[in-house]
Amino acid sequence: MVKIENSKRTILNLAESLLQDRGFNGFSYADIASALNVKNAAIHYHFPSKEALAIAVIQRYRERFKLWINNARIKDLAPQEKLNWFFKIYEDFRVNNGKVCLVGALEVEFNTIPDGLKKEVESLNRETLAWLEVTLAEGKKHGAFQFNGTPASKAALIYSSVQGSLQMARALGAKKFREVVEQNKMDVLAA
Amino acid sequence: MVKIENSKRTILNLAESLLQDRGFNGFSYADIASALNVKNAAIHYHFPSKEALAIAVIQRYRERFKLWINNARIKDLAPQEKLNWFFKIYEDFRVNNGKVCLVGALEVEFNTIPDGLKKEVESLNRETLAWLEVTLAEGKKHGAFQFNGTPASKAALIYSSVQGSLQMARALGAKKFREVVEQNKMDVLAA
DNA sequence: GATTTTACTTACTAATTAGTAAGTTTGTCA
DNA sequence: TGACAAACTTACTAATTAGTAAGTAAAATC
Repeated sequence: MVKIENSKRTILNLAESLLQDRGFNGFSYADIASALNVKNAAIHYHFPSKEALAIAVIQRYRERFKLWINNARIKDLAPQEKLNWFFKIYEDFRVNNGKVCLVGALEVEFNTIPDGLKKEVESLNRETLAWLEVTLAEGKKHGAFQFNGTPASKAALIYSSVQGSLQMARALGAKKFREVVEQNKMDVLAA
Repeated sequence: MVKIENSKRTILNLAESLLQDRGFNGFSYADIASALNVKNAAIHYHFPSKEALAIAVIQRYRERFKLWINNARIKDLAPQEKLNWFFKIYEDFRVNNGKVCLVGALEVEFNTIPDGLKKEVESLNRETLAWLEVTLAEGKKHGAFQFNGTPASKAALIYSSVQGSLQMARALGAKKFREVVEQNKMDVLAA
């Protein structure tokens, strides 16, 4: 028994990283197994199917996001700082070897992924959007933000541009991502 | 000799559609062959490798875009109408069975695609961005558009949000895409 | 100290993948 | 009429894929 310490978590970490790096169709059990120096079947022992593995990754991410936004360290922040924290999540993805948002990656492959996974992606997308919407509404109410349109559609614009620019940064460099973040701030911050 | 009329073009059409639908790793030669009722090898006869096929798809798309923007029907349009035409391209993708932008799709899979294809994606991305930038600058100069920041960063925001929202529409429906387009217009059109 | 459980390995399968080589049929052109 | 090229098919290969079944060694539990 060779045993990786905390195999399940290690596998989830690797799978999350691979999903953000190469997409669902871009990695295999062999990638994970070889990285952990175990055999393919060892991964199947912990996660019977690729669908189950990817679902577990998204569920863990959803839990994490939920914990973050309900934690006082973020909950009690001013709207502008909340937004900064949000952008920082993706800035960290970018710095971390050009990773992309899980939601965007899986939506590109949406027509090829299992149904259970689709539902998880949809949930994560809705939850992220909901938080952004509330944050924008709050900031507008308090005079920190200024924008036309509903908080919902502004949230959709911001989130989709972050997803898109993370992808764009793959071909055009990290600068493009940061440009989009700065433009978003400019477009929403009250003068 | 069964022969498809204009095989090369028919294959390119199908490959483009499959790329937008399922991504580079999400389709195979068998998908194209079976749709055209020919054997796999027939596709290899026209395009020796998957890389060559995908490159040809992007190159054709680039040519098409170049023709459009240099055509008087679009070149002579007012900036607002140019922007509407631009959004319309992607609205048509969306209507056409939830297709996604080629650039976004291939950038999600960027770390898994051949180098020659990466270069094509980068070129298409740059060319699209360049046209948008010029259009935004022109509109701002003529007073049709109003926005903070450079035309370049505003172009990056708009393009990445279109890409992102096209993907988002997969999980959340076409409404999300249209919401983002409308928000973009609101954020750029002079009151 | 014996038994059971956990975390694997070994050894597979069946399907799918991109790609190739050698033929075959049809149309074109000298 | 004969040569040749275009557009295929047949028949492969070698690699990779997700997934399974049966066995094994170590650790935990009784």
